[in-house]
Order: sequence, then structure tokens, then C-alpha cells
Amino acid sequence: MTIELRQLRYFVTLADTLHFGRAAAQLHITQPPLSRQIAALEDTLGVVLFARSSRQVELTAAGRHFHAQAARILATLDSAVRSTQASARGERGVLRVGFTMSAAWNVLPALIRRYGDAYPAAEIQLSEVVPRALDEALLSGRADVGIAFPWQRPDGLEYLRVHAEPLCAVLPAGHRLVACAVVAVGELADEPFITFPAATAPALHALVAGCCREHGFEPRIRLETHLQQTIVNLVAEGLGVSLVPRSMSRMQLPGAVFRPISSPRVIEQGVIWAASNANPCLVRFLECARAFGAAAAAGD
Amino acid sequence: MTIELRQLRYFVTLADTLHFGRAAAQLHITQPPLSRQIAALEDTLGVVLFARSSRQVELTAAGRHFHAQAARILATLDSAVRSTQASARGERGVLRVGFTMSAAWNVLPALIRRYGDAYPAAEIQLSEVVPRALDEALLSGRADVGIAFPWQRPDGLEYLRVHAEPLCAVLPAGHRLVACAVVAVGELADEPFITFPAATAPALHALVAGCCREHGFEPRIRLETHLQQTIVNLVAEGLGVSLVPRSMSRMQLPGAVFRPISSPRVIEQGVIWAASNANPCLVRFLECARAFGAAAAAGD
DNA sequence: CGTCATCGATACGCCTCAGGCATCGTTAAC
DNA sequence: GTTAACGATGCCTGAGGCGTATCGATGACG
Repeated sequence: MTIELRQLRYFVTLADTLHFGRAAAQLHITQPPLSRQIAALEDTLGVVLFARSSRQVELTAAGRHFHAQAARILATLDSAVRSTQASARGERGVLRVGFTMSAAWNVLPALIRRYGDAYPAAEIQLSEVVPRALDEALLSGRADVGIAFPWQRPDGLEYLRVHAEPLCAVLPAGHRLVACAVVAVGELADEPFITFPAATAPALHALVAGCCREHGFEPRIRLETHLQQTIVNLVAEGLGVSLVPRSMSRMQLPGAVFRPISSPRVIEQGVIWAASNANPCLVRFLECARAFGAAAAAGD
Repeated sequence: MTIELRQLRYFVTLADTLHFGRAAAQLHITQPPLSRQIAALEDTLGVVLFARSSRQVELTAAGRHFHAQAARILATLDSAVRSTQASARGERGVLRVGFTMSAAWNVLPALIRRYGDAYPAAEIQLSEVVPRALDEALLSGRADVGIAFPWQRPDGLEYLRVHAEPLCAVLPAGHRLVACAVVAVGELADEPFITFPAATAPALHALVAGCCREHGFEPRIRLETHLQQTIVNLVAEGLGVSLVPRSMSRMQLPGAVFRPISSPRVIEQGVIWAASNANPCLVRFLECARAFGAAAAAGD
């Protein structure tokens, strides 16, 4: 004979009321099956849990001990059910977010904060990945969602635009073009460029290069670095010029001046995920991302 | 529909093997009922726990969460069963021991240590009581067992002798009777006595008085104190003489000399308990007490 | 002191449901 | 294209849980 939860539920109710009739009523059964189930439980345990007379029912010492344990087990099961349901709704669990360093500057902190506030029981695991590793991490299930620039997406990955902003020029403080309120990109043809490496940030690299080509020149690349902040630092040191997302202008760095450019290209960032990913947290996160993208578009 | 332990057991086994056929074999059932029980569990929870294809079974995120909880619940139940059985055997639980100060000098520490070593999972609650309160505490169930001198026992209390020892005389160092190897009790007729108060230690008081009367005199009581150690202290100060249990001579107090007495009365101590007491720890304790008494008698 | 009411245990019949057998549908391997 | 593996489903049987009726013991009350 094995113990069943029914017996624990009956036992706890009886231990609480110490009256077979009332306990049975509380359990919405009649008294005889309660008597039998309690007897069966005692038989299985090999322990007398209640001292019964025809006038009074009380717990034995072992019964008191088992009562505490059984009540705890039932409470644990109840909370397990609730938390499992929450887990299935994606309100609890683990969401592994892969982000590329170049894409993390704007979107990541705000989006993660929004999601974390909405689902405090969800655990967020952030890890930096290089862009070309992101696809593989998502498809293999090592990450649930990525934050990146749009790129040649392999089959099975979905993309949702979350943020967009124009490129702008960043110049050393003493540069001749600082005088212009709007910089014509063609004016930068002979300037040494500081850009993102094509290997680790292909989208951004291609965007900058494409912007230059559109204006009739191939950018002369002097330095490459994959950290956007470093690009601005190097420009401030007078080592060259660059085209960077406008939000970088929030860096108030003496020696670096930001200027809008003529016919600016727009750089876009979004979240990317595997269509086959069944992590329920992902659904909730994408809801956040959608709302975040809508709010950002409205605020633009 | 309510969750049953069978479903948890099946679920955990399946989550461990991730194979319906093998899990069913491990559970000594066939595969169809396992499929149905798992489906019923998922239905009750409203949560898909396994991602099944016809080639592969794996846990969902919610399933992993529930697996940890369910395994913990089953383990908790298992340990609850074991500890409840131990509790019923009296190997675990609470034993409330009431002792009288005058009786505690010899028997209590050794007996408690023996019991505590034998049943380390049992909790021992010691409390001092005055002798006349002991009976009531035992009968009302506020204490499980007492250690005391035998006395007029009311109905419903049982007694088991555990220890016995003769009275001996304790004298101030300079006393004329110190020269005698054995003191004749009659010689103490004119000495001032230091005794136990009749109110709190009636048995001991009566024994000493009876011993004196047997030798033809009523003891002249100068001081009363309920602590045996204090009696010896006062004797050492030269305030009088006394008759005390022989084991008190282990007190090596300068100024107090112990001497055997002629035709000594034996003072007896034992354990006392309510026959109606169903605390299983009591049974184990009484076994210890019986063995302790036998060992003491053999060592005598 | 006899009667009655209360309360848990027991007897018996019904019916639900868990388990076994047979089979289906899908998928991957060869 | 065939086959084998595997989980799902349909159907049947039997164990067992529940309800009704009743018993036996024990206080309460007149």
C-alpha cells in the first residue's frame, strides 16, 4: 500500500478538527470513507496517529509530528503548482539574453529594466557575444533572445525592430567642419576614419561604408575598434572622424563634437530570437520589446 | 481534478528517464497508463510539462521547475514517514522530565545521559518541581516522568526503583564522634540537626526523623534547607550534624566528615510515571531506567 | 438505573477510474 | 518505400473509493 495525497489531505483536516463528522463535512464526503482512509494511512505507516474513543479524538505524539510534516507537504505542493503555472506563463524562469557590445549601448539597459520590473520573478542572464556567434547561440538554444542590429538572418530566426536612430558625424573639437550646423558627408571624403571592425560588427561597418559610398567615396580607415565609446575617445584625441549612432552624442566628451549629417542613414536595432524557442519567458519579453519599440517610435 | 501522489511519482520517473516505455517499466506498469496519468497531470496544472515528439521527450521550462519541486515533495514525504515511525517507536519526540531537587543529586545526571546517548533524536525537557506538585504534573500530562523518592503514590502512577543507598552521618571536622569508624545513631540524640524541610521533601525528612526515633530520640532541628549541598555546607560551618544519602560524601568539603552509621536506613530513588501516559518516549526511557537500576544493583 | 443521543467503526452495493491489451499515427532510419 | 520505434487512443476489466444503513460504545439526562 502506498500513501496518497488524498490521505494526507484527509489526515490534516481531521487533525485540525479532531472530529470525524465535521472533518468529513469539510471535505465534502461522508464520515465512513474518512474513517477508512485514516485507518488505511495508519496501516501503511504502521503508526497510530489518533487516539480515538467514542467521545473524543486526539492526536498521538507521532500524529502531531506527522501533522506538521503533512501540512508542510501540502503547502509545498500548492506553491509548486502556482509557481509552475507562473513558469509556464513566462512570469518566472530564466531568460538568457545575448547582446553584441555595439548594440548594447542604447537599447539593452532600458529594455532589460522594463522587463525586469514587469517580471521580477524571472531571472535574466546577460552575456556578451560577437554578432556572428549570436545566430548560432539562438538556434542551438544556448540563448533565448539577442539584441543586435539587423543582419542576414538565417532561417528560423525572427527579428523585431525596437529602436532606430540616424547616424551623425563625430569630429575633433578643432575640426574645420565643426562650424557647419549640418555636415555634408561628402566633405569627409579625405578624412581618416575610425570605424567598427567588419569582422565583429558587420552591420554597423557596412552601414557606415555604404553611407560614404553613397556620397561618392570609400572611407579611408585608419583605426578600427569594436567599442563605440572608444571611437569617440579616439576622435576626441584628434585621430580621425567617424559616423556613429546619434545616441552616442550623450557622451559629453571634451574634444569630441557631434553634428547631424545630410541625408542621414538610419541605424536600426532590434531583438532576435529562434522561432522554435519554447521558453515562455521569451513571449513575455517580446511583449515588452514590442511595447518598448512602440513607445520609442511614438517618442521619436 | 486534484493532483495525486501517483502522478508525482510517475512524473518524476518520466522526467528522470525522458522515455515513456522505460519509465513505465521502472514503475512496473505499462506505457499507456503512464501516458494518461501524465496527460491528466498536465491537464490539472494547465501546463505542458513535456515537449514530446514521437522520437524524443524533453522537459519544458515549467516541467524542469515542477520536477525539482515534485522530487523534493516526494523526498519530504519519505523522510516524514520515517521520522513519524521513529516518533511512534519513541526514538524521537519530547520527553518532559520533572525532578525534585533533593532527588536529583545522584540519579538524574547519569540516567539522563544514558537515555540521551541511546536516543539522540529525542528532546529532553527538564524541569524542577516540588515533590507534591510532581504527582499532579504527571497525572495531568504536563510531565511524562519524574525522578523522586517513593512516596504515597496516588492511583494511576507507577513507580520503578532505580537507585538505593544507605544514610550516613555528616559531622563537623572537630566533632567528638569523628573518631568513631561507625557512628551509633543514638549518640546524635543531643546534637542540633540540619534537615530537609518536611513541606518540600517529605520522604527524606520522614526517613531521617524515623531513623532517629528508631534509636529512641526526636531529632532537635536547628535549620532546614532543601538543598543537600547546603546541608553539608552548614555542617562544615559547625552549625550541627545531619543524616544524608551516602553519595553526598563525594562532596570533598574541608570541615565536613562523613561516617557510616549503625543499622543504616536505606534511602531509595526511582522513576515515577502515569500509567495512562501514551508518550512512546516514555517506554524507551523506562527501558533505560530499568537497565540503569539493574546495573546499579549489580554494581552495589 | 434505564433511555437516548453522539460518534466512530463496519457491512454492503455502486460506480468511478487506474491499468492492461490492442491498435493507430507519426517520424526517423535504412 | 519499407520498417521500426514511440507516444496516443479505444476498449475492457477489476480494484477500490464513496454513500447508505447499521452496529457498538460511551456519556448525558430524567
